[in-house]
Amino acid sequence: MQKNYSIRELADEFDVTTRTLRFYEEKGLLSPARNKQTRSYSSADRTRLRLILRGKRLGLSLEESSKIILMYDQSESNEAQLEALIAKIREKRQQLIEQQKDLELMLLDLHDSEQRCLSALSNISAEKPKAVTG
Amino acid sequence: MQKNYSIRELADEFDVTTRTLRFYEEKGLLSPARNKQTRSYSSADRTRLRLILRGKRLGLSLEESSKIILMYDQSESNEAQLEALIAKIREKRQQLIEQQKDLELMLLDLHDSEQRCLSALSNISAEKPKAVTG
DNA sequence: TTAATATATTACGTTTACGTAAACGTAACT
DNA sequence: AGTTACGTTTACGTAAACGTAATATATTAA
Repeated sequence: MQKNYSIRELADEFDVTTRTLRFYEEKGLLSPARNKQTRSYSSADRTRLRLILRGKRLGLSLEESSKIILMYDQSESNEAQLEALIAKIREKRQQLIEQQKDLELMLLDLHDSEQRCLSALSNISAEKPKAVTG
Repeated sequence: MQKNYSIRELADEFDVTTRTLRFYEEKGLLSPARNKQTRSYSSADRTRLRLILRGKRLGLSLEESSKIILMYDQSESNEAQLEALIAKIREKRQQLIEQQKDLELMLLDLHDSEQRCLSALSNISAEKPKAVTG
């Protein structure tokens, strides 16, 4: 038996607003079941939300995340569809690998900045020594 | 002697519109020199643009990129400022490292999807063999 | 039973990051 | 002088991703 989540439970868990969850539904990214009127999110919905938010953190638009999630799901396809899907997957992977490089470059830049700050700091403390050990 | 770039040269090189460059200037992200009225971009401006666009690819807002670029520049600061700056740098690095993890997770997911597609494909070709070697 | 709490729908507002169009200046051809 | 090409400013438009009421309904606590 799978647990179900209220809109608030899910919103609190992922630190988004209920408006956000309704918006994602409106855009077709989520489609929770309903109890009478109230939304009831399955753990599958929860997983999709996690993927959406991960995509967001990586700078993907909701539409892009939506497409990627469709890639995860779609297994019931014919040969041509599957091959197109594989091509899309590989293209997306290439983009992500490019992004990895960007990320590493930015980390390197930040490292340089930090080092410059640290050496600037040590220069300052060399000029105005406040405490000297020994 | 440093080379200078017209707005169009820079736009073409980085595949953005001139509107984008003017917009970045309006937001204080770039501040090219002027020849009479015309903008003239130095290689420092060019570098800044590269950083801005890299930030964009990583999902940073222009404001965030702006702050990070300020981190790169600022060496003329007092002790307190430098320490605050180092703290910011380390915080940003943590965020980037989290992002690296997200990226790797998404790559793993894509790999899984690809494998499922491939095995679905091989099932299809097992059902309908078109050509058999040997 | 009344009041508070949670959820729902509807709809207009807001921010970011530009797009697009108008109207004009300037320099170089022809 | 006319046109072409590139640049400028000003200003309204737009898509994405929600925020923020306002209003209605329904369940729950006192």
